[in-house]
Amino acid sequence: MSADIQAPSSAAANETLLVVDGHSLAFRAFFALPVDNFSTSEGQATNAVWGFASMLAQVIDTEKPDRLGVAFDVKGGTFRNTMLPQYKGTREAAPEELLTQLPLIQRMLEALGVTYIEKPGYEGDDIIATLASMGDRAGYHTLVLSGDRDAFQLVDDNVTVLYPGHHFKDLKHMTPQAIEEKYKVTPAQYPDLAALRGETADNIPGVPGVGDGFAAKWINQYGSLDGICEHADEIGGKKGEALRANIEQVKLNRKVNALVRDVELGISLDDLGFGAVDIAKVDALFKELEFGSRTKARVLKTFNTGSADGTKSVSKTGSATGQAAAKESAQVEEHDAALQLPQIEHIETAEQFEAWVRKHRSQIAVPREIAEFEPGDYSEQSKRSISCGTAVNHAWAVHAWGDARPGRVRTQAWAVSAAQSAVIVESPVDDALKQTLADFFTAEHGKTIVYGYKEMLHALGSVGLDLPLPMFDAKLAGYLVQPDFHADNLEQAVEHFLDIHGEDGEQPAQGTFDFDDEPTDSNADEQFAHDLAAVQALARHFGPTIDEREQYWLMKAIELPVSRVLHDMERTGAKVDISRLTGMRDQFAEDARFAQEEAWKHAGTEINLQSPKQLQKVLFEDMGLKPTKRTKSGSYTTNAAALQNLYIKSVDNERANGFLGALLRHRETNKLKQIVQTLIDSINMKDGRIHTTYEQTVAATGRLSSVDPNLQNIPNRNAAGREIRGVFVPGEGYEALMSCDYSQVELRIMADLSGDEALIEAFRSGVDFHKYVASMVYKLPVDQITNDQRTHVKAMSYGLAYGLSTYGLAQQLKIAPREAETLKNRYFDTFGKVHDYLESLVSNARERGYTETIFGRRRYFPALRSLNRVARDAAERAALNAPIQGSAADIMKIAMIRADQALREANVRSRIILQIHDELVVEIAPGEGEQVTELVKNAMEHAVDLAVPLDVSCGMGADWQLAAH
DNA sequence: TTGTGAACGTA
DNA sequence: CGTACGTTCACAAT
Repeated sequence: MSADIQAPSSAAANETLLVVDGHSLAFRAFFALPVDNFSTSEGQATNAVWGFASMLAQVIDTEKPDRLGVAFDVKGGTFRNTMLPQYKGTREAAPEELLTQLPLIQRMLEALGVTYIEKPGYEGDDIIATLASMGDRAGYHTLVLSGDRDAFQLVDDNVTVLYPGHHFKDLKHMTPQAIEEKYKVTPAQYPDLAALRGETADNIPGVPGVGDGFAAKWINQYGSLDGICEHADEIGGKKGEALRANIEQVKLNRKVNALVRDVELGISLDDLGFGAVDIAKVDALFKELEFGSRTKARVLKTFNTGSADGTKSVSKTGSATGQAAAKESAQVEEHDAALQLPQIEHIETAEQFEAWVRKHRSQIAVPREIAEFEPGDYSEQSKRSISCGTAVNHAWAVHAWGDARPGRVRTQAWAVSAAQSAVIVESPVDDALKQTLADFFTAEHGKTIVYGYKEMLHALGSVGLDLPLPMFDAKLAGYLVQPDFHADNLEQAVEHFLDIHGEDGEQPAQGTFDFDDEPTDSNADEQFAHDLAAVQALARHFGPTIDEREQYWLMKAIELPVSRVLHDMERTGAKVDISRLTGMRDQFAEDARFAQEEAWKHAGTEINLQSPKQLQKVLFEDMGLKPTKRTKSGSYTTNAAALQNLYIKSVDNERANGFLGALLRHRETNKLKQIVQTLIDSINMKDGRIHTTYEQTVAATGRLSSVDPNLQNIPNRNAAGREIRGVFVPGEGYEALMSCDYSQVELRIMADLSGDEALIEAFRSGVDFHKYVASMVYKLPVDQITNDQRTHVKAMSYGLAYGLSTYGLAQQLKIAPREAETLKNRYFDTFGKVHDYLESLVSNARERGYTETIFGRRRYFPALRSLNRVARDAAERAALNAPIQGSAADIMKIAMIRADQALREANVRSRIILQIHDELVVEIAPGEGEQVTELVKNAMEHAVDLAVPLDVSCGMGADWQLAAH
């Protein structure tokens, strides 16, 4: 094989050598691409790696070089530092996020078979200069890809520098003509010019006040820097003076910016061929970097074939291996770019289904560690020990198509799939098949993967089937792995996590099939196959990550069981008193209309009170009121707080005062009217109940959210709004509603996690918590604490977990910032460990890249290392809050599972119907009140064992408002 | 018709 | 210049 190789060093006419300045390209990529969009789920920045790969691939595709080498700087100084100690001082201070990417770039190059060169004591530039000289001598046309202008001195008829422009992707071809045009000097003179001007990027000062223009003028006048130095005395003016003052610096600059062209590299150009691509290494690295298959395919295409089909030398170099590699990459590309679709069969009978199962069941595995798991085991050991292992690769996939909205559920079809074959069952089915399926789900649920267990339960439930806890839910897994990302449907999840994109812009709807359409069109089978393959591929994708992070317990013991509880709550819904609701709607509407009339009367025009823009005009232009705050887009805010301030200040201005009062009343009543109307619109007329949908994979902290309608934001803070809670009533066959809520969970979590003895004592004392804390902060007996002191301390306590600033605290309490500062200091003096704990949360997050709840739920914060202060500060507050809010969410989820289980085991009819973050609402069947209160309270109080007791207060009443306590 | 910002409800 | 959500409306862009 080697006998065929032509030594190109002797006869390289028309061949191209590409030399890359590795550091410079990495820098360019890093600053050109937003680091936030290019980070792995573990917080490793990848923007420079991605940019490097895509840039290099682009250049290779365009220029089709025959030889390629990449030069890097080596850590530690060079001869230049000895001469000029501050040399590249700014570069040395490169962001951590970039420095960590350099080894990754080198690994990538290695995997792609690209030679990279480092030489201690020299810079990449010197290596480049040397390679360019070697190329020149061997008759190559040399391209130097570099964002460092020092490289311009290398340019001649055979050497072109590719210099990135403003946009990372546009490269300027710096030929001798281009340099002369831009700088008015020859490439050989360029270092003289640079020495005079200086180079901020390298921390090199030039002559103050002298830029490219003056430097070029002098060079052209005196021929060179030496000439300028000789005639320095003749140059007049301020700039001449500056030159003389800095002449030693300039001479030094010139020594430093001269590139060394004869570094002993120990390699020849023959070593710079395109080597063999190591597919396994590329796979491993790109997986680690979470690059999608599209990126991989793009890069592999270039490195396997790009040069091979465009050039002579490489196609000659081992044609056998080259083609094999190209072929393999094509396979990789094809394999990854599309899912492995199972064969689809439609079945109608129990016998067909049983036959299919018999044929495929040998492919299904269940690993030992899953078999050992006891649901409901919350011990530390259980948390760590269970894993899904490789079972995700050998599981049944179950999926359904239809509308999973509670109260409107309809199922069109569902399917069971093994790796390569799936059976589709269309609704309706006969009893025998239904029974067979029910038996199958009962027996096989632990070997089943799904995408969205809750939705699956709705789908199967609508045809009378159940699926007990599956082994794995790919939707929940995606949420655990990357809680900040939310895919609206399966298709988007596939695109995001697997980087597989739909073909021909075909975007079939997921989850919410339109049932009015034909039940099955010609594409349906393909769609079924695609979705099933997607579920399996996603599960395979997430399994190892979930295990590595020891999060399988979270899925199996918390998220999946909670999905079941939520499904039941959604299906049950909450009964509302419709006539009371419409009565309230009419009343609020009338109040709003009245307020509107009055506002119009004062304003003199019938403006739209709901238009902030029109309000701004009336308030701040027509009435000439003084605006207080601005919105983030710069206009003057008209929010309630601002209007309230204006209202107070405008007592002398009757017109403005009247208008503001009416406007505030309109705001409030109209808002309430709207809330009530939304509730009315969402009543299911079949049962007179409202069926919200709980989103289990939306809130990044681990909380639930509620949509369609949102029942987690029903007013509770003032009396008028709270009335709305009164419309939620027990349904037929039930006699009361009970509400149980946690008192100060988040503070209790902080007490436990910080281990602060004072705060723990405050909770154990049993007296009014905020009063007790105030007495500790102000060092006064409890009975001497004023209402103000209690309020201030309470606000401080709650603000803690949000990263509240003294400014914000002052604003909220309407006290002076200095006073807030004092309060904060006294508070932290009293609860020192809380302070330390909160700081440790942020610093740990910065180090590890993520925060963790007490049950191991993670949230990643790449922005903690952001260079943008606003973004970084925001990330710090979120990182402070996430483990606290998240742990509270975990605790409530466990409480829900326990409460639900307790109610079942007690065989009562009472049932949980609502969850509002720290509150559960239970519909109470006749005679069960006392028992159920005890069961639910107990479940909530003992969800987890903390250093402080969990306090739960419960109340019961004829409606939700009356159940308050 | 679709997307965005302001506002405001909850924990 | 306090975290986490969802919904509504106006308004601009399409």
